[in-house]
Amino acid sequence: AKKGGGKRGRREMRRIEDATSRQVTFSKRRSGLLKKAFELGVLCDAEVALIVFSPRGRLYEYASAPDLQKTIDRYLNHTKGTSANEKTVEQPAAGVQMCRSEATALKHKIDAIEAYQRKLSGEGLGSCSAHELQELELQLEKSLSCIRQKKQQKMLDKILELKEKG
Amino acid sequence: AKKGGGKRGRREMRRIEDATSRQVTFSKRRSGLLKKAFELGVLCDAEVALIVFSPRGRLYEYASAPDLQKTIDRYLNHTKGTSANEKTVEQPAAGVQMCRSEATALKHKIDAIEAYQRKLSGEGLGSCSAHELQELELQLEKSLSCIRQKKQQKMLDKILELKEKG
DNA sequence: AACTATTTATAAGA
DNA sequence: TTCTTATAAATAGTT
Repeated sequence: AKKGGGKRGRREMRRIEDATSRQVTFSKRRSGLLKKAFELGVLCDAEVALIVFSPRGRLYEYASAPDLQKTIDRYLNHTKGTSANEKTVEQPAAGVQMCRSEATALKHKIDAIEAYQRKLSGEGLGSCSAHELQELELQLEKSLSCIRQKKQQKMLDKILELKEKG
Repeated sequence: AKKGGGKRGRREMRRIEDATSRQVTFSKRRSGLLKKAFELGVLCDAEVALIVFSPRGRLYEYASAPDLQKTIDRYLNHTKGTSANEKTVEQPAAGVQMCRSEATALKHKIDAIEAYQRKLSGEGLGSCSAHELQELELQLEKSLSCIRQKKQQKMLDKILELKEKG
């Protein structure tokens, strides 16, 4: 995996000492890993779940299933049967877990909606394909048309109102 | 000099239909993903956990921590504390209640976001004041401007790319 | 499993 | 953080 060569693109496989460099590498590799996880799920129809905690304790997660909790549950069920040292399965917490799973799903839904809203607001377009940009443009033109029509109607209403008065 | 100008190294980002090919790709990419996860953990001193189920239900896992369960626990504790992050040993009933109110709050948030998004899409404008309509129009004009700029940039990029090739 | 042509990821630098 | 570029890695299709 490593040979001598250029100065770039090679890195000793041990903890990066420089904090700034470590942070930058973390950010880049984290997004790379997320992408790879996504691709494995799509291409191979696999269920993938990924949890990453940064050194400073920040959480990043990905799940090909609608809910990471679902994959965790599947994992726990799977290991429950095969593991020699069975963990105590927390039955009392089942209700909390189900509820938490719902909350997680809702959060993901919010993330998705907000991402689209940013695009409708002209931000975060970097990840858009040409086709997506085209779709957005059409949608926005339609929206503008509706709004202008509504404005015009409001104005007409006001004019009529004034005419009646005087 | 080039030998054989095949179309290697490129793949449509959707489920691979051929079962053999899908299996091979799964095996290759799974090990690639595992390696990346390992490297992120080592280089950046991060805590990484990865769960993969093959289409046939076989489990593959990786954890930088000594125990995947540890990372799952940390994940559960972390997501739990989004609205209240006290270290109280929670009682099941209280936990469910807290979780429910969180879910309710999230649903309300979703309602609000979706209402605004409908307006941005030119729907549900009946309740808008003249001033609100004006704000929406300005926002949409700004969005359109951003998107057209992005489109133009994409086209220029493509032209440059074609020039380099031909 | 091993072999390469290509595509991706990414380390530095700006 | 984002962009650019040189280089290392990953990997799709073959053998």
